[in-house]
Parts: sequence; C-alpha cells; structure tokens
Amino acid sequence: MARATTQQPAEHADPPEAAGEQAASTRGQLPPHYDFSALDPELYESWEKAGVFAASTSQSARTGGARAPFVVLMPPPNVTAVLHMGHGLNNTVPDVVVRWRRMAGDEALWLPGTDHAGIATQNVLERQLASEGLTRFDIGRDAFVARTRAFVEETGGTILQQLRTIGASADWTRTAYTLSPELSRAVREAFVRLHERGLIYRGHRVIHWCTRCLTALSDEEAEHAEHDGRLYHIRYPLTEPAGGLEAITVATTRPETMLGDVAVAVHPDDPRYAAIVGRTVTLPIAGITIPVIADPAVEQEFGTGAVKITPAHDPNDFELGLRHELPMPIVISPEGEMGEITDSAGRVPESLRGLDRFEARDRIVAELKAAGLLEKVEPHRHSVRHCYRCDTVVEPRLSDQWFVRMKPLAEPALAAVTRGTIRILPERWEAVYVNWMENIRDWNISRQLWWGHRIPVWYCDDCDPPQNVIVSREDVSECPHCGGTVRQDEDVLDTWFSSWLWPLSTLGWPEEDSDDLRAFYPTDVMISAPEILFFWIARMVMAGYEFRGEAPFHTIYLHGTVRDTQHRKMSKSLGNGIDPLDVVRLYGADALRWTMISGLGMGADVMLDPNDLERSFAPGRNFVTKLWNIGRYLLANVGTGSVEPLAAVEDSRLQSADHWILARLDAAIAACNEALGPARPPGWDRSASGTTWPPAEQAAGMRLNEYAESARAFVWNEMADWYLESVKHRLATGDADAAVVRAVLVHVFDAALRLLHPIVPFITETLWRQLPAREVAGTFLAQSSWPQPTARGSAGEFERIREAVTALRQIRADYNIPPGQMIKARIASGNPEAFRSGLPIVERLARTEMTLGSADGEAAAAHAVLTDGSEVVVPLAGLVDLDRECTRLRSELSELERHLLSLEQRLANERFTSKAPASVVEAERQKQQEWSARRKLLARKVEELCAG
RNA sequence: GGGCGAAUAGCUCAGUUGGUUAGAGCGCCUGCCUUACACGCAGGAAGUCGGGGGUUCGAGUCCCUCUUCGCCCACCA
Repeated sequence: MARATTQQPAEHADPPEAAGEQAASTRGQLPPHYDFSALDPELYESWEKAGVFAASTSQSARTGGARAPFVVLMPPPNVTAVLHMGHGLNNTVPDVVVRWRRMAGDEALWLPGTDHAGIATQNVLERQLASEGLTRFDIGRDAFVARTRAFVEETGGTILQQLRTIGASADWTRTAYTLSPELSRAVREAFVRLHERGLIYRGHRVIHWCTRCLTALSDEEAEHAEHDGRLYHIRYPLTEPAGGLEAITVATTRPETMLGDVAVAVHPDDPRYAAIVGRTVTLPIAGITIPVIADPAVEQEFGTGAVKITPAHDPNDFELGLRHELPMPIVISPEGEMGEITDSAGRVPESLRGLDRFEARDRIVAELKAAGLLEKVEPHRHSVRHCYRCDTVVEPRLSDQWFVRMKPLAEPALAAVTRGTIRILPERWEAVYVNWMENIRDWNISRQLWWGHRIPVWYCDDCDPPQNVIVSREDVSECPHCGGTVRQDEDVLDTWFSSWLWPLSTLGWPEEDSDDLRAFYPTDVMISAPEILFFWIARMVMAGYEFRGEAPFHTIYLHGTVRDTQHRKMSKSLGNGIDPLDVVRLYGADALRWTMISGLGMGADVMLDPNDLERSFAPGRNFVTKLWNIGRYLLANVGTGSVEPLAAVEDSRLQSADHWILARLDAAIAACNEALGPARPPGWDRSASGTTWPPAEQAAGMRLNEYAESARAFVWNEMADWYLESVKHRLATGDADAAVVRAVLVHVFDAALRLLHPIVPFITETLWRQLPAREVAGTFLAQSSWPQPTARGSAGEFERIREAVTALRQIRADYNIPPGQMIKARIASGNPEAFRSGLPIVERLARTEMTLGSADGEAAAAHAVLTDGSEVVVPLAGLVDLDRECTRLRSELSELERHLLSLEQRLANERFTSKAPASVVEAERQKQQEWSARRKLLARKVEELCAG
C-alpha cells in the first residue's frame, strides 16, 4: 500500500521498495522534519549577503523615496554581553515588527549596536585583574584603558553574532558602538551644548557613592532594596543640663556616621526640646561639642523627634546643613573606611580609623553601650540603596560632580506623552513616566571610572575662575587665556550619557544634514524592557527634543520579563537561566521565536521552565513541523510546475471548500492586521512635528501574541485540518478541478507563509522559495509583500459541511463505531453534491456515505441537529444499544431547554427589550428561533426513540 | 510611606468599548499509523472567572471593600 512509503524514517527517504511508485520520487525528497540546524545558518547568510536587511536612505519618503521609513533601534547590549533569554525576547519582538513592516512596503531599518557599558565593562576587567592579583591602580589608567579596549575588540560584539542565529534582521552595515569616534563626537557635542545653555554644572553635594566601584552613581543607579535594619537610640549629653534634660536622644540607622555629626536638629514647635534649642551637646566618642538647632524638616513623630545631622553623609542633612551654614566634615573614605578625610580632624579616634564602615558601626555601638549612652535598639525595616552593578550598599557622600539640570529637558518630554505624540504601551506605564518626569531631579553624569567618555573639561591651574575651566569640543592642550598647561578632568561620563543620544548619534548627529538623520529620524517604535524606562528611554525623549526638536519615536513598547516557573527573573546568579543557543540547537530559532511571541501578552512576563525545555519550546517546534509537512504535501501533490494564478480562476469553478478557505484567509489577514495595528500615527512618515496619535489608535496594535494566534489558527485549524483534508481527492484526480485546487492551495499557502514569516522566518522562507508561486526566482519572502485579502470567499456552505462532519465524528465516538465501519448518513436538507465533495479524506475512506432526504421514519438512529435546524441522521441498526442514545438525547434536550428558558425570560423582560441595543435584541430573537426549532426536533426524536 | 498592576481550566495565559452556552496552548482521558505530519489525527473531561457587597434588563468585564501576589517610586533619620 501507499502507506508503506510514508512509514520510512527520514534516513531512508528513498526506499527501494517504493521506487516503483510514482509518488515516492517527489515525496521522498523531503524528510518529515525540518532540519533547522543545517538550513537556518545558510539561509541567514544568504539574506545578509543579498542585503535584505539593509535600508536605503534613497527609498525613504523623507528623502525623496517612495516608501515610508520604519525605524527601530536596538537597545544596545553591553559590549561584553553574551546572549541570554532576555536578549532573546528583547530582540525577537522588534524583529517581528520590523519584518512585518519590511513586507508591508516600508523602508525598514533595524539599527543594531553595542554599549561600551562603562561601569559594567570596567568591572569585568577589574575581575580579570583581580585574578592576577592586581588592581587597576597597579597598572595605571592608560594601561587599563588599553587593555579594556583590546578586550572589547577581541571579544566584543559576540552577542551581535549570536543575534544572527535567532534570525535578527538588523542592518549590520550600520552597526554602532557608543564609544566609537563618531558617537564620541556626538557625546562631546551634547555636553558642550548643554554646558553652553547652562544646563550642565559642577555641583558640590551629597551623591550616591559605591565604595566598591569607587564611583558616584546617579539616582537611578542606586537601587532601593528593603532591608531589616536597626534603629539605634543614642544619648547625646547636653553640655549643660537645661529644661530638665540631661541629654537628648537621637535615633539613627547608621551610628557610624555620628562621627560626622555637626548638630542635633529638632522641630521648632516641639515643646519637648524648646528649652534646649541653641544649647550644645557633647558628641560621644568624638568628644566634641555641637549645637542643638531647630528646623521644620524634622518630623516630631519619628523616633525621638531629634535627629543627628551629618551633612557630608546624608542628602537631607546636607540640605539642612546648607540652610544653617554648618560645617561638613567627611569621616568615611571613598573605600568605605572610617577616617579623618576632609574637615574632620579630631573627630575619628585612632582606634576606629581604617575600619570598614560596618565594622565601625558595631564597634561604635559597643562603645556607646559600654558608656551607657545606648538607650535602646529597635528592629527597623527600611529601604537601603545599593549599587545596580555590584549590589554594594551605597554610601551617601559629599563630593564634586557634574550634573545636568533636568527640569528644562523634562518639560517637552513630558508634554510629548501627555499630548499623545508619544504613546507608551502598555498604557499603565504612562503614569509612571509622567510621575518621574514631574519629579525629575538633576542627573549626576560624572563617574570616577576609567572606562568611558572622558569629560571634555580642562582646568588651568594658573588662571582664576571662571577662566580656569575650559569646556571644549576639541581636545585642549594649552590654556586659551594664559597659554599655560591644562589638565583634563579625570572623570568619565555616565554610560547613559552616550546611550541617551542613541537615536541621534547612530544616524549621524551632530551632522545635521546627515542622510541617515534626514531619512530615518524620528524613528518609530522603541521596544525595550521596563527596567530601563528612566535610565534610557525617558532620557532619549529628552535628548530628542533638546538636540533635534523632535520626539525620537512615537511608540514606546515595554515588554515583560523572562521568568522561571516560580516567577523569578532568569539570571545567571540564580542559575535558573536558559541558554537561547541551546534552544536554537535543540528546537530551532523559529521555535524559540514562536515561544517568545505567542506567550507575550501586552506587557506580560514570559514564563519558561529551565528544567523542562520541552514544555516551553515544543509547541513552536511542533508548529514548525506542521508547516513543514504542509509544505511537503504541497510539493508532492502540487509539484513545482506552473500553477494558475488565483485571479485567473473564475468564481464558477470554485467549490464550497475553496470559497470557504478564501473567506477564512481574508478573515485571518484582517485579524493579523488588527492585532499588529497601525504602524505609525498619521503623517509621521513625513514629519513628526505636531503629530499626535488619534485617540482611537492610542492603544491599538502591537498585540503580537494575538497576531501569532490568529495566523496559527488559520494555518493549522482551518487550512490544514479542513481545507487540505477536503481537497485531497480533488487534487488526486488531476483534472480541471484539480487545477482549481492547485491554484487555491498555492495561493492560500503562499499567503499563510507571508503572514507567518515575521514570527518564524526560517521555515517560511525555506518553504516559500520552493513554492511555484514565488514572484521572481532568487527573491526572498523576507522582502516580498504582506498578503492582501482576495475578497472572493464565502464561508456559508462549507460551514454546514463542517458541522455535519463534526456531528458524524461525534456520533462515531459516542457509539464507539470502529474507524473501518461504514456509516450511512442522511442529511435532511442541502446540496448532497456539495456535501459529498466537501467530505474530508478521513470520512471519505469508505467510511461515510451521505444521502439527502427527510429524516422521518428512522427508528433506531443517532442524530444531530445543525444550527440551521436541519438534521444529520445515522441509522444505528445493530451497532449500539438505544438506551445510551436516549440518555444522550435527553441530557442534550434538558440542557438546551435550560438555556432556552433563560433566553426567553430575557426576551420577556420589557426592560431588556427597551434598553438593550436593537441589534442585541434582534440577535437574541434569532437565537430563540433557532433554539426552539432544535428543541422541537430533539423532543420529537426523544419521543420516537425512547417511548418504548 | 505613595502609586500601579494582577488574581479566569491542573499549568501558562487570551477574553478589545458590559450582550450568544467564557476560549487557546500544554497537560489529562478515549480511539486511531488515515494519501504531509504520532513533533500527528479525531473525540472528550475539566472553570461557583480570588472572597464579599453594589450599579444594571444583563457583570469575567463597571464601582466599593477585603485577601494574596507582583512591579514602580520615595530624603521619616
């Protein structure tokens, strides 16, 4: 039998025993599974070689071309990064969107690149040095930077190579790097311009300091984490008792900072302390005298209502210190050790100097206790800031840093979102963005690191302020005022100071006339994780307005996080990660992409099971295999010979199944388009100025999971399960009708591959290139067109066939009628030819015979009522016992009656009929009629069968 | 401390402005190697939509409240 050929395992694709069979020669060419590991890399290479991903400025409508530009910027991964699942998600999403737009006729640009990642990369190199027993100070700045640069050149960009394996269709010809000469130029330009506008200034204040990285951090880089600490109540004895008090008790979570105390503050209205304001206390351990002052910032209710003031080691105390013109001694070193660092002589006893701040804490507490000055210690849960790179507890520390004045920058960036030029999806993040912008604080941009953009500021030691500070676009070798020697600022800029220019700098800015800038700025969609909304995305918006006067993009799409089954974020340190390259190896890139996209509700996290890859990735692989097998069937049965274009097939030649699948295709295309949504707000492809999202589109689109599901359901549940199965016999005849099927099938499959290509590019491209329908030999699906509806289908007739067939299958299953057993079905009404012709292959295998006629007079029969009220009857003579059928019918009837009753009650309710929309009422009436008819038929059946 | 979100089948999640008998994938049960596909086909079981209250002709959907979980922000030491 023919079956024998299909049973052959893949390795024996050309079995000798099948040689005599005609079908075997074609069918044998393709194995039953798609060999992604062999085909995908080759395919990617040919895409890249053919320039499929490269965008051209001359095509952009903004620079004289005919296509709307569509631009997505890759959030640049750290240059030292290796691909993890987060990258997988973060890059699959834009790839799907970009591939969609590329097919939809846009000039699509996905611009890739890497970030030099100052602090992160420096940490990597410092760890390397540490393993050799060295620190960066041992080898010096120049050697360290050189070594880092060499390391980056050698190993950097690995991740960009890895992104190719998951199919990322980025324009690699434009690959950018935040520390490249071009981007460095943009960084300097931005710094100097902001400085000229008075938006960059040198500030002396308390900042977040990482004692391990030895650098200042921005507010965003100092992350809050809840921590179970203690609140220490410490008695500071009054120099002279007053107001009945011997001492004043302060509460603190960081006793070690008391050595830097310069005052004790109380609320001016606090009656408890009114008498001692203006007096002095003796600071224990240090043994110095400090004043008691009054300030309204003190909360009377918290702790004891008295607070110790350490201006150099607490931002609040610093502000208060400024108001009261207090001294600001620094008692903790950059490394986090106690010492008399600045203006603190006589404050730190010899025994504490050089001690780590946390050891010092314990020591000080012990000493206080011994001296009877520790009143009590309470458990106190509070949040402590940590370095976002090394998790070290951040030490607030007085220092000189460069700051960006953010308020003026935030104004247009805030307005862009509130007025709707930029939308944020999911919408709930909009409030978060707005809140941050409204409460924006100045940005500390200087870092005491070696790896990064050196701050373009030079100092002349011979000139007086303000001439001694030179801010310059070009390197400065001598003082422009006195001609003397200058020295450059030792610090580098925050990594994010180069990242926030990404939309501008990667397109050629500050060259205002750059072709790329004119053709591709503003970009379109910014796709990223919510974690960097403030670090990066919000600042890009500010930079866009500040330096170019336009929003950098119109949509911010924040996807979820990849988590494990316990909802923990996947991370190397937790050891719960999944290596995307393992997944690619075992399941294929398409399967990985499928899992990412199909599981991605709007803003929802993607849950994966690191211990059960099968569970997470089998669905994608299975779908790919399904597609592959549809393709196999097509190639074997349609062949590669020429096929009539669908447009050449007159409607009269189409049968019910053909009409149906064409209608379903149109519905699928519409559903996919709806889910993907508008690509841009009106007018954006020309200019962004004044553009806003229409309210109706504000939250539309970017439902990638819905798009995936619509396409999948069409291909699998409609095209494969029904259409393919019901046209097999027609295709086999080889006559004129077979030509119709070939035309429809090829058209529909071609459209399906187009619909699916953005999600599963490898399998679809591979199949498409073998289809007889491809436009021109040598072209790629990746750059072909997005499918258009045919407007030629109608679903009605075949829907009835599907209903009838499903009814037959239920009857078969209910009565355990064996697969080989022929059943004779009678359809109460309809076109018997259409039924016969539309039967799927399984029913047609000498299993079902359909006739048309009244259902009357079948005594022992199973039956089903279709939605149009007609019946399908299968005589059961000798096949089953009637009691079962009776029971089944009765339960069906009672269920129907229950529903009908509630429906009728609803319709009888006058308030319903008067208040509900007419269309709803009409639909309910229709339903009532249908159900009544069905009830009648069912009741009669029950009477006939179950009477005896 | 402030703000936001989530809770729907055993698991992961859909469910768009309130309107048919609440869906999908995985898992589970039954039967099937049937002309591409057992990584498959056919059929099936399974949900008082977190608890309570309210608005409405009608609530998974809107309002209030409680519980649990998660996220963001935050200068009460």
